[in-house]
Amino acid sequence: MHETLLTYISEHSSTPLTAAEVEVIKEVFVPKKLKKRQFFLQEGEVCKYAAFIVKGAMRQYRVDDKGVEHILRLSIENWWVSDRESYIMLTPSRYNIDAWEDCELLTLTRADFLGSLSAIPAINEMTKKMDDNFAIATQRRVSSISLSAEERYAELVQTYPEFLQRFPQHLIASYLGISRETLSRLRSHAAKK
Amino acid sequence: MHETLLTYISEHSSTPLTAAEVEVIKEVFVPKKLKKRQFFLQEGEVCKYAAFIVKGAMRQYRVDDKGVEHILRLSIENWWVSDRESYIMLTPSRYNIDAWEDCELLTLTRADFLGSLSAIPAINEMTKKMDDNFAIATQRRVSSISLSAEERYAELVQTYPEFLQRFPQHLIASYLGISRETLSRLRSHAAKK
DNA sequence: GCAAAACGATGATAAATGTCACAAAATAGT
DNA sequence: ACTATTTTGTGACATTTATCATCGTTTTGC
Repeated sequence: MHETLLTYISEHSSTPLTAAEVEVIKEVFVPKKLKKRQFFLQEGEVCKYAAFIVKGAMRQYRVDDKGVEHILRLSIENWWVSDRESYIMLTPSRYNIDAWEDCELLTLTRADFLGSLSAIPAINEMTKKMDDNFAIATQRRVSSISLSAEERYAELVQTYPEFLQRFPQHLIASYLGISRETLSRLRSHAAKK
Repeated sequence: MHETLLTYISEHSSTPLTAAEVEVIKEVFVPKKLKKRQFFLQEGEVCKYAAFIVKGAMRQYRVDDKGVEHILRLSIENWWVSDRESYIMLTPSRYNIDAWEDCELLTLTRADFLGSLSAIPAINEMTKKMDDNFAIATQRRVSSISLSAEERYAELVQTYPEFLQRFPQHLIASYLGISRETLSRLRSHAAKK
C-alpha cells in the first residue's frame, strides 16, 4: 500500500530514502479507505489530515447559501488533498472534501509532518517541488478568470484531459465556475466544427 | 536599504540571522530602482529575478489578442514579485510585470537563492511560511471564481483595502476579471445603501 | 432486472455583465 | 497655471451566461 507513495517520493526528489526513513514514512502515513460520497473533511471541522490518494477520485467544494455546491478542486491518484488553510492554521474549514469514487488514502497529521518528516531530506525536497508546482498551477487557474466559459473549458481539456473521463459534466462545469447547461451547450457547439 | 528586508525576514522566522548571514543577504539582494511604467519583466523573457518590494507598487498582467490587459496580481511594499513559473522553470514568461509607482526593489537571482541562501535556516523557514501563505491566498482567490462581480469586489475590499488607495478602479476591475464600467456601477449602487 | 436516481441535452426566458460612445472630473507634466 | 492625459461615470444596446422547465438517456442500488 505504501509502495505507490514511496515511488512518488523518489520521483520528486534527488536524495534517496534510507531504510530507516522508509520505516518512519510507513509509520506516520496511516491508510484509510473511503466509500463513494464519504466525507474526508466537512465544513466547520479542522482539517486534521493531509492525504495522498493511492486510488480513487475526490472533490473539494463549498456550499453556498442556496445549497449549491461549488467545486474548488478535483483530485485523482497520485495527488494530495487537504484544506491547506485549515490544516496549517488549525482554523475551521469552509470546505467539504469527499470521495467521488471509492478511495484508498494515506493520511498524515500536521504534527507528524512537522515532527517526524521534516528531518527527511527527500521529503523536504519533494515538498518544495510540490509547492512550486502548486503555485504554478494556481497561477494559471487565476489567470483563467479573465477567459470566457468556452476558453476556460478548452484550457481544462488541454491541462487535465483525465478529468473528462473521471468526473461527470456537472462537476466539471462547477469546477469551471459555469452552469451545467452552459457547458452542455458549449460542447455541442464545439462538436459541430 | 536592506533594513526593511532584514526586518521582514526576522518577522517571518524564529531563527535569528547571524552576522555572516546578514552579509550574504546584503550581497545577493541587488537594489534596483524602477520608474513608473518601467518593466520588471516583459512577455517572452525568462524571469531572471525575484524581487522584494521595499517601496512602490507593481502589477503583473497578461495582454490578450485584442491588446486588452488582464491583471493577474497587484503588489505593494513588503510583497514579493516574480513570475514563479518562468523563474523556476526558466521558460519564457506569458506575463508582463511593471512598476505602477516608482519602485525600490531588492532583486535576487534563482542561482543565488539556490546557492547562497538555501543554507540559511531563517530563509528556509521564511520561504516555507510564504509558500503556505501564498497557497492559502490563491485558494481563496480560486474560490472566488464562483462569486458574482459584486461579491468578488466585496471580498477584495475586505481582504486588501489598501489596494483601493493605491490602484485606480480600472486596474481593480481587471484584477477582479470584470469590466471597469461594471465596477463603476457596482460601486455607485453599493453607495446608495 | 427493475425502479429510482443521476445525468445530459435543449428550448424559453431572465439576469448579469460587456461593449461602445461620450462627457465630466481628477491628475500629471511642463 | 494650463494643457494633455488618465480616470471615472452613465446611457443605450449587445452578448454571454444563468435559471427554469422538461424530457430522454444512462447509471446505480437493490
